[in-house]
Amino acid sequence: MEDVESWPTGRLLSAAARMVERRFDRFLADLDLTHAGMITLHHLESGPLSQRELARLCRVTDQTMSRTIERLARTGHADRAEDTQDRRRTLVRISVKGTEALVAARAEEKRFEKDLGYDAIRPQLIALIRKQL
Amino acid sequence: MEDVESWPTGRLLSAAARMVERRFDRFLADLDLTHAGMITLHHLESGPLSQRELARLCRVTDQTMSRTIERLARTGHADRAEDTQDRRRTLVRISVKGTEALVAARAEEKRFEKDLGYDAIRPQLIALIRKQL
DNA sequence: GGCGGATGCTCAGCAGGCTGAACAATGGGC
DNA sequence: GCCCATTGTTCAGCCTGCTGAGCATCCGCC
Repeated sequence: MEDVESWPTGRLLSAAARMVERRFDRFLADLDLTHAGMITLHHLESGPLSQRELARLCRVTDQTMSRTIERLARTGHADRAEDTQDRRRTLVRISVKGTEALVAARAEEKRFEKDLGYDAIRPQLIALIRKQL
Repeated sequence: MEDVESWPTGRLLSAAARMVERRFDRFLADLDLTHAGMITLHHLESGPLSQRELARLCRVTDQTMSRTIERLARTGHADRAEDTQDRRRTLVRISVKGTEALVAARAEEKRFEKDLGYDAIRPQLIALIRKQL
């Protein structure tokens, strides 16, 4: 009925990503969290980081990260502190609420991956990302 | 250096999709076209369609499609016509400029896929999309 | 003929990508 | 010590997702 077969690979990728993300967001909404926020919290787990460092790790621009953090701060999942060494810099820290949400989200993510069983794609996706277009 | 290996599959998918899309957008910008626009034009090739039908085929909401078409009309890649049968409906048609852009974009897409050679992912992506979460 | 639900589209508002530009703080070189 | 390039963040603006609401048209049924 729909010629998914004939879609170019780029479109298949976006469609699949959007589908999975949309599905997962339904759960995250209960935690007052978004996909982008969850990824950011993940990187904050092992200690405070500057926004730039976070952006690099999450693979988004500084500007996008700025807004994501603004949202995390608003919802109380993280907070910002001035870096006393370098006053240009902001240190972002995960909060208790943030840690709890992250744990819950990760558990759900595990269940989700198990249910879907799409592990077979992983190696190819990793290889693709490593190509660093 | 970056533990891509440990990312959950959902994140791998989004990251890969964004990477490919960003790369392809660099080319599309020269055609005054976007990824969403190109997909829409693709479905218009075989004849005019209503916005709702287009949205279904492109797998986006009616609202998103409304804006995409607005943009395509603004750039002259498509135009809207009233459906005389049903005045609620708008018939969207691809223009000559649209057809030309589509042909060019598709050619580039082919080259791109060849260069990257990520065909191996296709079957799994198709299977995933078919699951219709 | 007229009412009410279904259908097709748009508006408003939020989130998250991106680019380009502005702005403050830092720090190296003269 | 001062100037200027670099660095870290933010603002503005655009595009594309989404949801929730609103509005016009259509159509079936009484």
